[in-house]
Amino acid sequence: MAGARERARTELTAEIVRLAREQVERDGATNLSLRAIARDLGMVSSAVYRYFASRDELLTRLIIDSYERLGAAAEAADAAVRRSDHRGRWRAIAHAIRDWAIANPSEYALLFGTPVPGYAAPQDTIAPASRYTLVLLNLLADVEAAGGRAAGRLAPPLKRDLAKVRATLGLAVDETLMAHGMAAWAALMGAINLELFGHLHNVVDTPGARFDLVVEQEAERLFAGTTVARRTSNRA
Amino acid sequence: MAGARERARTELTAEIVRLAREQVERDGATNLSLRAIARDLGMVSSAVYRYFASRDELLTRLIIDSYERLGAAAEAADAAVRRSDHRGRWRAIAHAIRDWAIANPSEYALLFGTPVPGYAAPQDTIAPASRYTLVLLNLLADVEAAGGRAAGRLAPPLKRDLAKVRATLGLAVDETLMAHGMAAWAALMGAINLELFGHLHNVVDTPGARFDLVVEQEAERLFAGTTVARRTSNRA
DNA sequence: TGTACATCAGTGAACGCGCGTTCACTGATGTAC
DNA sequence: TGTACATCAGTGAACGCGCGTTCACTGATGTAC
Repeated sequence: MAGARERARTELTAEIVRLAREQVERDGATNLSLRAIARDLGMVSSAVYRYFASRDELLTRLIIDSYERLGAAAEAADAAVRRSDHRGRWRAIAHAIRDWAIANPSEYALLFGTPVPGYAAPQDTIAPASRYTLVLLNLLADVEAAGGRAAGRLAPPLKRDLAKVRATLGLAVDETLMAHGMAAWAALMGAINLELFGHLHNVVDTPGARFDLVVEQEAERLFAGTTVARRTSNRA
Repeated sequence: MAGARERARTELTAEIVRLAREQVERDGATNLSLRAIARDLGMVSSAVYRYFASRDELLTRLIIDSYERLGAAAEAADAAVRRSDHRGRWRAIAHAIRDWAIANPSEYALLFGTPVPGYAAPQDTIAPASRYTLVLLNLLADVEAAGGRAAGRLAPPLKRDLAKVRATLGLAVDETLMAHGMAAWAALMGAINLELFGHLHNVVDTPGARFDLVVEQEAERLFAGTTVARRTSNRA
C-alpha cells in the first residue's frame, strides 16, 4: 500500500520544491534559502536536510524542473500545429518559449541568466536542458525531410562540432541547416533576454511586435527553401 | 595645487572601484561586498562609506564604468575600419563586443545577465548604457545615407516606438532599418549569452566559428541592399 | 495478532561565518584672518 | 608667517540580521518473527 511514510515523503518533497520555486520567483536564485523554506514549511531548518542533502542539490532539482516545464511547453506548442506547417511550428515554439519566460521570469533567469556563482550544474541537468532544443531540432529534421536545405559553406571546425551533435542525437539534419538553426535559436534567446532583463525599457514599449519581427525574420532564413528548394542571400 | 586631500580622495575612489571590479570578476555581482573591499584596502569597513554612500551606489558606479568600457571598445573597433565599409564595421563592432565579453565575463554578466535582485538601476546608467548601441545606430545611419534600405512592413506600434527613439536621438535612420538593426543586435547578444553562460558546453567546442556565422548572417540581412539598392527575402 | 527492534522525520541547540550600516571618536590636513 | 578653527579620513565598537550545515535527541511509523 505504498506506505504512508513514503507518500508523506514525496508530498513534502514536492512542497519544498514548490516553495523553493516561489522563492526564486520572488527573490531570485541567488537568494534561495533553505532556512526560509523551512520557515514557510513551519519546520525547523535542519529538517529540510531529510529531503535535500544541500542547497545545491535543491537548486539542481529546481533547474531540472524548470527545464522540464519549459520543454513541455515547447512540445505542446509544437504538437498543436500541423506537421507540415514548418513556419507555423517555428512560430508556435518561439512564442511558447517567450510566453513561458514572461510568465516565469526568475525561472527563466535561473536557466538562461547569469550562472549562480559557486554553483556548477551536474550531469543530471543535461538531458532536461536539451528537451526544448530537441523540439527545434526535430523541426529542422522535418524541414530537411521535406526538401529544405540551407546554403553556404560552414567553417570546418564548426561543421565537425555539429556532425558530432548529429551523431550523438541520431538526427537527420544537415550541419549547415543545423548551424542556421542555432543562429535562429541564438536570436530567439537574445530577443527574450533583452526584453526580460530590462534592456528595452524606455526604448520599445511593444516588445511583442519586436519579438514577432525577430521570429519572422528567422523563419524567412530557415524556411525560405522548404517548399521550393531555393535559398536566397547568404553568399557570405 | 588641487589639494593633496583631494588627490588622495580620487585615487582611493578609483582604487575601490578597481577592487570592486576584481571582486565582481571573481565572485559575481551578487557577492560584491563592501567589507571585503575594505579588507583588501587594509581599512576598516566603515571607512568605505566616506567614498560611497552604500553598496548600491558602488554597484551603480561599476555598471556605469563597465558600460563605458564596453562602449569605448565598440567605438575603437568601429573607428579602425574605413567608413564606407559597412559590413566590415559591423564585423568589427560585433567582434569587439564579444571579445570584451569574453575578457570580462562577470562584467558582461553584470550588464546583460540576470539583474541583481533588489537593485534598481538609477537614471545615471541610461546614457552610458546607450553608448555601445549608438555605435551600431550610427552605422545604420551611414548605411541609410549610402542608399541602404530595409524592406518589409512594420507593425504600427513598433514603428511608433522606433520613431520615438529616432526623434530622441536625432538619428537619420528609417524605422524599418532600425527594426532590422535591433534584430541583429538581439542575435548578437543572444549568441554571446549562450556562449558565456555555458549553453554550448559539450555542444560547440568552437564558439568562434559559430559566432562568425551569426555575424555574417546578420550582415547579409542588414547590408545586402547597401551598395546595390536591393533586398532579397523578407516578404514575411 | 502481538511483541521487539529498526528505520526515519522532525527537534533544538549550536558552530562559525558573513553582511550592510550607524555612530561617537581622534587626529591629521586644509582655510581664514 | 602664525594661530584658531573647520573639515574630513579613518577607527573601533556595536546593532541586528541572515545564512548553511552538523549533531545528539525523541518519538512515531514500519517490519520481522
